[in-house]
Amino acid sequence: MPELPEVDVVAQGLNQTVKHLTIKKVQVFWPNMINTDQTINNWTDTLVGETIEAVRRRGKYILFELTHWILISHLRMEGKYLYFTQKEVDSGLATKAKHTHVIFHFIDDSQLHYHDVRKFGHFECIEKKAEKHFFAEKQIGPEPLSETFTLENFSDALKKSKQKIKPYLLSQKPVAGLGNIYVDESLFQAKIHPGRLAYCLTKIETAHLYEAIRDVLSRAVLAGGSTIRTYKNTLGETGTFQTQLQVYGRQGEPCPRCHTPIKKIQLGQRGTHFCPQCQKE
DNA sequence: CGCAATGTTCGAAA
DNA sequence: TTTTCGAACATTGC
Repeated sequence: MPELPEVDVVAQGLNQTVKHLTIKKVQVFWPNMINTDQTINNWTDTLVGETIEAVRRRGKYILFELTHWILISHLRMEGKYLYFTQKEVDSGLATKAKHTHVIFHFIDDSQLHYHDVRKFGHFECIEKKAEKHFFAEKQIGPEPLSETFTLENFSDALKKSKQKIKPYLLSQKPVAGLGNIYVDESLFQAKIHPGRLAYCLTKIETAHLYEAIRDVLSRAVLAGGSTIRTYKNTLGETGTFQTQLQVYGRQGEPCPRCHTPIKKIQLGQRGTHFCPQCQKE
């Protein structure tokens, strides 16, 4: 589920749900998903007594701003949060599900459950002053919907890469937050073949791609993200953008622009959807 | 039954 | 040395 628009919706939802709550206890059922620099005991001890001051997003990462630390959460492929009020907990609704791997208990006896079928998600606690360094080290690019993402720096980044444009965009280096769905959609909107080499894009193509990324992502955020598979009771999974997808998952269907059948290929080990007519190699 | 699945990281290869 | 590529992580569903 989660690329930038979906993570944004989840972070916003959490910000409205768990802000100002103080952590009483943390249970970890799958220690592998906690960063390995800390022991689990250290990690949970760090969190107990901390109050969530705000929740926000950077790229596809969720940042819980605590009293003294920042808790960073990445949902990877299928991570989800479920919040249970004290009443729901009391009525037995908050029992640990098969794929619940972390439970945050708050002092008002409400709970936040982290659920992840594939156990790919990841948690890490960092010092507040280390936030910038954390993202710089991972080479996470600028936020596509903020003024830090300019055509100039995007163009400079593309010039430096000999990778194909799609894998390069997925690397998060030129811009943060794009995943498989929104990369395919952005490249379609910009009429650029996903296998084109990044440094070979013309100035005008780069500008089209820049605009397409911003347009696709902002429209997806407005639509509440895409819900590709249907799960119930999941914070932030009410998105409707899947109905606006032009090429993703539409292989064989006519291109919305020229009616040529949409093609699906493997590119950089990912399913890749495009229109062979509109997006020439 | 085999393969693909919305992401990132690590080590190997170029 | 630096950048790019491919496997791995764990599980489910088509």
